[in-house]
Parts: sequence; C-alpha cells; structure tokens
Amino acid sequence: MPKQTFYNLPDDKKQILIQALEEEFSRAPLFHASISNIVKSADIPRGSFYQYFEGKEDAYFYLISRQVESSKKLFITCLMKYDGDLFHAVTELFKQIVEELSKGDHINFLKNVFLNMTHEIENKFTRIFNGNDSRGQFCKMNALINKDNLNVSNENELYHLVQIIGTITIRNLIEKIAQELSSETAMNNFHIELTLLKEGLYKRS
Amino acid sequence: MPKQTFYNLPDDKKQILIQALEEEFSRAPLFHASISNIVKSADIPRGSFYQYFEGKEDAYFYLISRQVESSKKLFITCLMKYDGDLFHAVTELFKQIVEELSKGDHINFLKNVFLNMTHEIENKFTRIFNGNDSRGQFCKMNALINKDNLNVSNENELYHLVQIIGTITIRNLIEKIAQELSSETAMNNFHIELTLLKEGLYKRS
DNA sequence: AATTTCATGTGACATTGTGTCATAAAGATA
DNA sequence: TATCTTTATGACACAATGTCACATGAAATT
Repeated sequence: MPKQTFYNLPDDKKQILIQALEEEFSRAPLFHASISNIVKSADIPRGSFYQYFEGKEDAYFYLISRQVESSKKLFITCLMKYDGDLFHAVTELFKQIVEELSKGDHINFLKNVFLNMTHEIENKFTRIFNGNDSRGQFCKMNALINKDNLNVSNENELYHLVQIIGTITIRNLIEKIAQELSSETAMNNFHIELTLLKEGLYKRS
Repeated sequence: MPKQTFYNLPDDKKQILIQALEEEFSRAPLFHASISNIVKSADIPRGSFYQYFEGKEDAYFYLISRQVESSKKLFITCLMKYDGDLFHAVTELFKQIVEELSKGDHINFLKNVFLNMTHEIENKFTRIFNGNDSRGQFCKMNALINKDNLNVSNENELYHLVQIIGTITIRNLIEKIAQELSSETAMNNFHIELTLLKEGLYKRS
C-alpha cells in the first residue's frame, strides 16, 4: 500500500505521479520497469518516491488495484443487469474488457499486467468475482448471484464454481492478448469454454 | 534456450552448473535471483555464464523445461494406466505432484515457480496436457485420451476442454502452495472442482 | 614442428539501478 | 518567535548487469 504521504498529496501532483507510473509500467513489465524513469518522468527527486511508496511493487500494485476496482464495479453492474445470471454477466464483462483492450488507451499497461500475472495479482482480479477479500468476504457478490440454475448445493461449492469461472475468464483474456486474437475469435473461444463449463465436460447420460 | 556451448560441456561440469541454478532459483524467484550468486556457487567466471546462457531467464526456463518434461512423462503414464480416462489421469497426476511437494526435495524451487507463474510459463506447463507445442502438435496426447465419455463433438472443443482442465489443475496446485494447504485439503478442493467441471456448472434439467 | 583457426575461458569495467540517510524546507501548534 | 512534526531533496554506498579485449587450448593445416 502507498504510504499516507502519498494520499496527502495535492490532487494535481498525485495525478502527475500516477501518470508517470502508468507511463513506465506501460513501457515495461514490473521486472524491467525502473524507479529512475518514474521519478524522471514525474520530475520529482528520487527520495520523494520512497516517501510515497514502499518500492516498485507497491506502486505497481496500487495501479492494479485501481484497475481491479473499476472492473469490479463493471461486473456488479452486469450482474444486476442480467438479474444475477452469472454466465450472462461474465460474458458481458469479458466483452467490455475486450473492447477496452482494442480501444488501446492504456493497453500496453494491461498487456504487461496480463502477460506477467502472478498468483498474487491473479487473486486480486479473481476477487472481482467473489467480493473483497478471500473466502471471508465472499458474501456481497454471493447475494447478487442467482443460484437457481447453478449446480451447487452449498456455499463452498458456489465458491469453487466462482473460482473456476474467474480463472477461465482471466485465462481467456490473457490468451487474447498473448496471441493477439481478434475480438471475435476471443469471444468465440470464451463462448466455447463457457458452454463446456455450463453443460459439463462429461456427456449427459 | 541455452547455447550450444552449454550442451558441449562435460557432464560433471554441467551438473555442477545445474546444481547452482537450482540453488539460486530455490533461494529467490526469478526477479530477485542473481547471476552473481550463481557463478559464485558454481565457481565459474562471470563471463562463462554468458557463454552458456543468454541470461537469467534463459537459465530459469531451462530448469523449468526439465521439470515440465518429467511431469509430462508422468501424465502419459497416468493416462495409459487409466485407459485414457482424463479425469482419473489428472487426479492421479495431481496427487503425485502434491506428494512430491510434501517430500520437499526441490520444493522451494517449485514454490518460486508456481507463485510467480506467468502466462509464458503456464503455457509450458499446460503443454503437459496437450502435447508438445501449441495447437499444432495437439495430436499425440489427443490419441491417448478416451473421448467416449467427453462432451465434445470435434477436435476444437477437445482442445478447449483440455485447456480448461490444465488451467484448473495448475491453479489448484498454486493454491495448495500459496495457502499452504494440507495434501488432503488440496485434494478435496481439486476433487470438488473436477466434479463441478464434469457434471457442469448448470443444473441438469 | 610450426602455424593457423576456431571454440571456449576470463575477469575487469562501464553502466544502470537500488534504497538510505543526513540535512533542508515547510507547516502546524502554542 | 520557538518548537515540533511532516515532507522534500539529492548525494552516496552498494549491488547487479552485460560486454569486451584478451588469454588459453585443442584441433586442423601446412
């Protein structure tokens, strides 16, 4: 987490800093990104950076959190729009993110994030689907999901079901980016996998 | 890929080098691992390292490839043992890897690998399930899988089905490591998810 | 045996980046 | 004004990287 000092910053200075972060983390993945570039670009002394953040990762995670927050809101909107239908909601979410990707605003940042996604970061994203923290706060989102059609008999199974959907969704996004698939191809692939998931990988007897 | 020079090395020297690599990549994830430590530990001059490998990642990927190769063999054995039953095979594979993890041989290396798995590395592992390269060489493994019970009507769907299983398997391994789950809990979780996958996330009507 | 050629070995070096720390400036409180 | 707390600053010590000019050695050629 950024230090308090960062949050105390006047808005304009904070914006400049965020801008510089996005610039650098768009240029290179966490591994190769350099604090030196960030401070140069934001035109602040090196020492100041360490007043605001613990280090490179801290700043990186901060940027990601913002992205995740906005996706989470989007997902909740989708869920409500489709009366809690998980599959419709997730399809819509996927579509919107794919569209955002092709717009190419901060596409390079997302590219770097997705192609270098570790477990820690993937978890941040998976929480889009299952609420705030890990298994504890799994309730808010839970309440929005219509369970009538889902093949689950208890909360634990629901948790795993949501994990599965989240994982598959993210992997499909990653493949779209990595293989530079067209939006249509990506949507198609995702649809095939969602259908398999819904109907089951085993033949219905 | 390591350079030819590396492969030309006499076996004993090669082993020492591999040993040093494992040591360093067990100590720290790719990001924090240092070539300096490796050359110190293998007692070779710095310049030599660059004769053998392109750089840090190169050496890292080389180690991972070895791991993947051995898992791939294991998986094929499992597939044959269960007459091509994908779910039995993957359950057995999971169990064996979990056991290997608790033995704690090169557990720290695997920990670092799994907790910092990027798309590129995950793909290497997913290829355990679908053959050598990407979609092209999807045939060898394909031939071993019994499709009678699988809910797929063509090769493309089979490809996606296998992708799904691969992804979920890997995520379950990661969760086991990240949350330090007991072998039993990890197996249980995996079983729940596999069952959901088999039966379908939607209720059968 | 002498010489050339090619593959490999070697470690010093320039460069780049990191995180810290002593000190300065600014702001708040009284 | 004096004092205390928070923030700003950039020089610095340290660590790691990748390269390069040169050394070694082992085969091939004369």
